[in-house]
Amino acid sequence: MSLSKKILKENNLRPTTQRIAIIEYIIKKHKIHITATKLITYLKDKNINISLATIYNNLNELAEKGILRKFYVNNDKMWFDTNLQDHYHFYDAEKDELIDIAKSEISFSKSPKIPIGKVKDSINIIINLKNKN
Amino acid sequence: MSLSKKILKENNLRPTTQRIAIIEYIIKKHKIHITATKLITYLKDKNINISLATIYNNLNELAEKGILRKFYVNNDKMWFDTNLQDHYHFYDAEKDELIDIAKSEISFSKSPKIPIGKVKDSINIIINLKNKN
DNA sequence: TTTTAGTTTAGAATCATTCTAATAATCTAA
DNA sequence: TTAGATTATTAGAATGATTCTAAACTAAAA
Repeated sequence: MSLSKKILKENNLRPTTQRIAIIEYIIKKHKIHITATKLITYLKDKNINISLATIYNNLNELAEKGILRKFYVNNDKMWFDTNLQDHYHFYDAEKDELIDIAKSEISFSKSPKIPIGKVKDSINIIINLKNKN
Repeated sequence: MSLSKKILKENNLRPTTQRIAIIEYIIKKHKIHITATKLITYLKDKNINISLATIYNNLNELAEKGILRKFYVNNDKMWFDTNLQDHYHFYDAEKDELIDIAKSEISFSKSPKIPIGKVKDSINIIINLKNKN
């Protein structure tokens, strides 16, 4: 059984053509930062028939299963990350690309007090980049 | 001349009824975190006639003039902040509300290396909150 | 005033995402 | 195997935030 099928089986997801193609993309291309649009463009180029709805269904499902992590950068779209460890991002607006910042690259010497009755859910750090000159 | 008119004049913006209403809202209500939808709802309640397009035009314009700061929280919408100082935010998803974190509340003891050819444009830190239980 | 330049507006357009409900594929139990 | 049950996929419609368009309006300047 292929690795893709194995991953799907382990997660109780039926190994459909579309799902296998998505998993292969994630594994083989070592794509760290995925967008629904980037993914469908790639698959269509490879002549794999898939609808946008299926892309979203599956990326969301993989995120729920903990295989991908879903997050947002500024406003424009939903990103999925294969890097599951706690980490942060640079965003290169010019290229519409993300670059990982390992958790160990940022340390806090002072953290803000959490409002009463609440707890921290997640921390989002995005360092927006622009061209030097 | 009213303060609102003065602010508009200083920024080369004609003092229209709609602009004055927006500025008054910002000043009088001490509203720190503004959303187009929150703003239009408030104004309509006060029987001030204004279209969504005008709200967006003006909030964007005020952001360009440096009177407001525009930013995004997760995906869902554009926020405008009257706090112009460098700072960060808590986001309370349950209430759809932001809470300021002064810059001095967070200190870094280690910062990541910026990719070659790029410079930092802005840093976005959002601490998502959930209810304690 | 009359002209010019800047504003507002309704509604259409856009874009990412989700929903719907019909069709298709996979799985399970006998 | 195969029928029936369950889960997936799909096209296209719906949604929601934002921007665009082009016409009507208002303020400022001459």
